[in-house]
Amino acid sequence: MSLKIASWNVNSVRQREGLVVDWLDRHQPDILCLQEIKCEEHLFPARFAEVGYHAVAVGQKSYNGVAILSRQPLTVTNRRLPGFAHEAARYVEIDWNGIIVGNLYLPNGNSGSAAGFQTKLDFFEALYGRARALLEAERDVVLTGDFNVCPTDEDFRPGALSASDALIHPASRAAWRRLCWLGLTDAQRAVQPQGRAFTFWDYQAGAWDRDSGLRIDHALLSPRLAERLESVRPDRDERARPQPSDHVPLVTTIAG
DNA sequence: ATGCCGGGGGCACCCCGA
Repeated sequence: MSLKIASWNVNSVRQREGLVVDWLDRHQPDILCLQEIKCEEHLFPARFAEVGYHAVAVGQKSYNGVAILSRQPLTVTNRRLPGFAHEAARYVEIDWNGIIVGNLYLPNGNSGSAAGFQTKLDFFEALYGRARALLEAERDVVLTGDFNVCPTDEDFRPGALSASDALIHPASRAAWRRLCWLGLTDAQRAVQPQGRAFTFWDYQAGAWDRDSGLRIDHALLSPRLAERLESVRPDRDERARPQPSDHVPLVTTIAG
């Protein structure tokens, strides 16, 4: 069975409801993973159901929040990342026809000083544990979402970040590599080994107009799914629309 | 060194984002 799965940090699902409905209508993914919904579950828009998508939302007031939309009824396997003790709504996981799909919003790590950065590393550690358990059980796995890490220097426009930014901190990158070295494939780099594939442009300082972007939204695939990988693409067109999110959808297709 | 933009909470600015 083929799978078209997208990940999109929408920076408030209530502000972006119309854009999301329009995008679903035009792209018809099997699954859309949302991050930064920025609302509690009871405020999550009902309109996605009206256009044929089942939804699971894990939210909180003001900050964070993740959700998964699916054309098929949802089988939720986790509403929190096992091993991550913090309350923040940053992870939701489903079983889609035998494929485990983990939708994550990794802490940025720039706020809250040393403790804030440690929370980022704590999330990575818990994600490593979850991925290892799933891979040891030989499960098919997609981990997708906003990882808040630029894996290499090709993944941000020079000048877009300071050298001390948590998105390019050596410890953040080491945690990303350790996760990949479990045997997960960075889908974007499998189809495009080099060059820019930005998924985020800041609202400030004309970042979009200057193409001063970052690649921080990713899809990691377990070995059998990596073999079936067909395409990966950030949908840059969405960044040019009125009142856009600062992130664009990352669309991954896996052959049947 | 700071604001540049934008969302949420809530009604004055402040926190957070990347």
